[in-house]
Amino acid sequence: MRQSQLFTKTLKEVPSDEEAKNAILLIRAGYIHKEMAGVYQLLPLGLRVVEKIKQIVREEMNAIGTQEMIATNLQRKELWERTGRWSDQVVDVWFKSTLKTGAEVGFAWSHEEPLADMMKNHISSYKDLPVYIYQFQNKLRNELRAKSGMMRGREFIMKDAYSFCRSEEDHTAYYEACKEAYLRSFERMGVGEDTYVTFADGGAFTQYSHEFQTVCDAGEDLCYINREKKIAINEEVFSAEACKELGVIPEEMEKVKTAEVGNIFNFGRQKAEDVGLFYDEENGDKTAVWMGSYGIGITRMMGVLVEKFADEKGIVWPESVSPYKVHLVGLQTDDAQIRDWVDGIYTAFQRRGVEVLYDDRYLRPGQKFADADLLGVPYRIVASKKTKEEGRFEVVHRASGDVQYLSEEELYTTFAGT
RNA sequence: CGGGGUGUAGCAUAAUGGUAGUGUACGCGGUUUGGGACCGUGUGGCCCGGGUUCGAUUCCCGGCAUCCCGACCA
Repeated sequence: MRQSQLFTKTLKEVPSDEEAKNAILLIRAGYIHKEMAGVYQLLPLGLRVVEKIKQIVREEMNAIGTQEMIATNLQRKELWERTGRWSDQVVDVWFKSTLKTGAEVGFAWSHEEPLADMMKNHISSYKDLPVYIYQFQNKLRNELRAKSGMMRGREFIMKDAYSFCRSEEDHTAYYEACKEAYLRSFERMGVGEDTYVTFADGGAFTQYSHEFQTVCDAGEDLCYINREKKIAINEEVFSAEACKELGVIPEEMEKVKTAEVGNIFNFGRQKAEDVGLFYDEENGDKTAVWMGSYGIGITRMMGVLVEKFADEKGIVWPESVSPYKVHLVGLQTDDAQIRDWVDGIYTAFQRRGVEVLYDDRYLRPGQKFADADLLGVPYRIVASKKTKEEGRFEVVHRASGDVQYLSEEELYTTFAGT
C-alpha cells in the first residue's frame, strides 16, 4: 500500500474525549474512528489488524474441527422469552427494536439462544453429534457506561463458538481442545506469556468457568496469579478454599489487573433443555444436548495489544497482527531517479508477497519517521539517496530499536520469509 | 443508574455580556530535506432549546453529547 493513497491521516494532538491509551493511539494513527462513546469504525489499517487477529483464531478453531458460519444480528423475542432472558431486568444490555409489523426484535448481544434453536433443524439423533460451530460477529450491548476505548464498547467484534455434544466426556474433550486452541491463539498474538486460564464464577451451570485473562494495566478485572504454576483466580471467586482446590497458597498469589480476552462456558444439558434441543439416543430416549460456549473478544484484543506493547512514540504491533510486515520509508523521493528506484523496491516486495506499507509521500524525514513510529509496523526500512549509493538498507526493529544494515538481496530473503 | 468534570474550526486550545485569537491540519507561493523545519498568504468555528438582557459564545434553566469515579458486566 502506498501511504500517499491511504486516506487516513495521523494526528499529532491527543483527542480530548479519549483517556484510554489504546483509543488515543489507534485514533491518532488512523486505525479507528470514534463514531460515539464505545463505538468505533474500523478504518483500513484497523481492519487489517482485526483481520489478522481473526485469521489466527480462525486457523485454530478450524484445526479443532469447528465450522465457521455467520448468524444474524436481528433476533426473535419469542426465543429469548423461552429461556427467560428477554426481560431487561434479567439482561440489562439489550438493544431492542420493532418491525413495521409490530413484532419486537432484539439485537444480538449473544447468539446462544438462536444458534441452539437453529440446531433443532440439524440435530435429531446421537449420530448427528457432536457439532462445533463458530462465527465472527458484531455484538451489540447497551452498556450503561462504555469505557477504556476498544476494551469495552457497545458494538464490538467477538468470535463465539458453540459446541453440541452427546455426553459430558465428549464435551470435556472439546472444551479442553478449545482451551488449548485459545492458548495457541494468544501465544501467536504475542501475549502467551501474560495470558492465564483463570478460574472465575461459573454462573448457574457450574462452580467455575474459565476466563482467559491477559495481564494488562488497563484491564478491568483483578486476578490473583501464580506465574510459575501459571494459575490465576479471578478476584470474584478468590478464597482460601479455591486456592486449596487448585493447589496454590494464597500468600503466593500476586494481585494484578487483567483484561478478559476470552471465556469458555459449560452449559451442561440445561441450555438445550430450555431451548428445546433434544436428540434421540440409540434406545429412542429423547435427551437434551450437552452444550458449551466459547468467546474471544477480537476488537478488545486489538485494544489490549496496543495497551501492552505501545511505547511513548506510538503503537508497537506484534508481527503476527501488524497491518503490514514492513514499512518502507522512501526519502528524497521528490528526485525522480530515487523515486523510481524506491518504487522498484516496493514492487519487488509486493512481487514476493511481502505485506509492505510504502511511504512514498514527499515529506520531511522527521515527519515520516514519527508517523512510522506511531503506526507501529514491526520493521522500518529506509530507502534514500544514501542507501542507493551505499547499497545497504537501514532496517529498524520497532519493538527493540535494533538496527541492522542489509543489502537489497538480503532484504528480500529476510522478509519474503518462508 | 448515582456522583463529578467538560462542550469554541478536521484536531488541540485562548479570551470575551457588544459575533472570536493562536497552534496544528488544509489550499497557494517560496526557502528547506535523516527525527513532526521555516517565511508569506488564504479557507474554516462558539452543541441544541428556552430564559434574563437593548444585545448571550459568555449569565441562568433544561436537554443532548462526552470523559472520569462508583455500580453493573448472567
